[in-house]
Amino acid sequence: MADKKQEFVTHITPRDKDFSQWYTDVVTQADLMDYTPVRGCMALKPYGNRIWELIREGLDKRFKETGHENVSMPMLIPESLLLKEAEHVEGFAPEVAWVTQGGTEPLQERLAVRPTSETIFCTMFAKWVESWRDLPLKYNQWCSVMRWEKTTRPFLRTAEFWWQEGHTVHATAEEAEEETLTMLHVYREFAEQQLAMPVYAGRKSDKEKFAGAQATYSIEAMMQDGKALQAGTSHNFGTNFSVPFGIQYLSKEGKLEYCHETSWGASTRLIGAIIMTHGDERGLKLPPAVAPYQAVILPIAAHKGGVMEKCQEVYDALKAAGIRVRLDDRDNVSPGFKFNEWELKGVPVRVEIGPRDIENGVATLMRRDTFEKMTVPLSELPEKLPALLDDISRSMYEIALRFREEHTKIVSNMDELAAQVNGGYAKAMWCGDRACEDKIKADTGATSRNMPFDQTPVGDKCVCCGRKADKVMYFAKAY
RNA sequence: CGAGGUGUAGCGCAGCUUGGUAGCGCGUCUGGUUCGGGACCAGAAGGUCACAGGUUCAAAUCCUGCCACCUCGACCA
Repeated sequence: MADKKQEFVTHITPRDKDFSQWYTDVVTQADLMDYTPVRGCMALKPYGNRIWELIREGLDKRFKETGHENVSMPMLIPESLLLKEAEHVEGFAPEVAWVTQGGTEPLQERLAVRPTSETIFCTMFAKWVESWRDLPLKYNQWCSVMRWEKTTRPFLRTAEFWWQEGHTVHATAEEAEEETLTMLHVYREFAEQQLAMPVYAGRKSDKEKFAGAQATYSIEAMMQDGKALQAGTSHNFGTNFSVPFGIQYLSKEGKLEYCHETSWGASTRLIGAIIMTHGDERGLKLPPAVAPYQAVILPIAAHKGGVMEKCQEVYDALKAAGIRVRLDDRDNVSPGFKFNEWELKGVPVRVEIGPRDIENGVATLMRRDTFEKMTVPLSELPEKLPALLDDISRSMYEIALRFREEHTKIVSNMDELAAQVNGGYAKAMWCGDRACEDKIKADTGATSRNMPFDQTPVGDKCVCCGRKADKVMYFAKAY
């Protein structure tokens, strides 16, 4: 067979050969982040930071639509506050970083660098809530938190990470539960619609719930190696925090009542989820809603008369149509190089404009998700591109959904479960016993992910102990 | 955090066993010719050998520590 010129050259490790190495290669080569001198802490570079900004904008809009306001809290928490809720301390103590000195003087009480802000929010809520008229308080903050993790990986688990944490205070248990579920569904919709990422939404087991929560709900995504990634959590605290922190209100009837609280969070981990849900052999594949550039215009034979002018014209038109567009006018790299680079960076649509196109009054488009090429009249671009972006988003979701369905199986015994969690989710009946969860973890490496809201039984015996079981649970190895 | 592996120019690597002037390919910069899938020619620059100690007349090379990445465990968003 004659030598064929390779259609593309990649410098990233093949995805199917070594998924972890592929992930690291994509993260660094797509220029999302860089390592820093601080152990486990990353620097977000402009391209990665822009993705985070777009995630933030998308979520923040939904938070505001559901009646939340943003606040900003201190990053340091006095130790005495952290100690107030026993389960909470126990859960977070091993991974807290401490400030013990101010200037040259040792501090009387050491200060925790926030690993999460329940305790400081609760302290302030105790000051801010007096009457039923003050409720509900529905607050959120965008910030970074620090957890002294033993093993770190860019975006998936870093010592410092950026996130949002919502904290709300309600008069009744019902309102708190409603808020918890509302925010879980905000995350689910955002993941599905903006990130083209299907998720399993459900309730965590007692073992896996947040330290101090009464109930924790999560959305769980499936990565292309079949592992689970928790992409967002929503907690109902009941009165677990309001009692130790003394958050009470005087009811209409004049009775002093404890408040019911929630908290919910999503982090820069979502970027890791995007990479591992959609990425392919050529690198990143960004959902249009969070792509820093939704389309990139590549001039072909840019030195020839009229090409750059036409590209600029198209750029202006697309920009005016509200599309995030970039004109790559670098003259020191070839078009082929640019093709590969923007594919690596995951730009959803490539718009090629060369002398041949201009002659025909068209642009040559290529969509990143399917590599399908098409020719579109220049005048129709501003109108057609948004529809194309929608289609790309939908198609990416469908492919991810199909992958997830193909890698989710109902299992009824431990052998089946062990085999299934090697590259996917196992859906199984579970008796509810902690001992079975522990045994599944020990024997297969999988953890319980969550119990879907649809609890239609898929059997009647516990996958582990064989006793009568009435809980439907997803199990998977998790990041 | 436990076991194993890797770290040398922006990237990929050789050199290390047996200490003795820092190498190669790609990339970068300048100029010119190119431009529809990682262009070509000519010239040039670029490295306290991850970092910190130690041994030695002399350390990329030997010793200790530490950081980061990869694999497998433990732990966690």
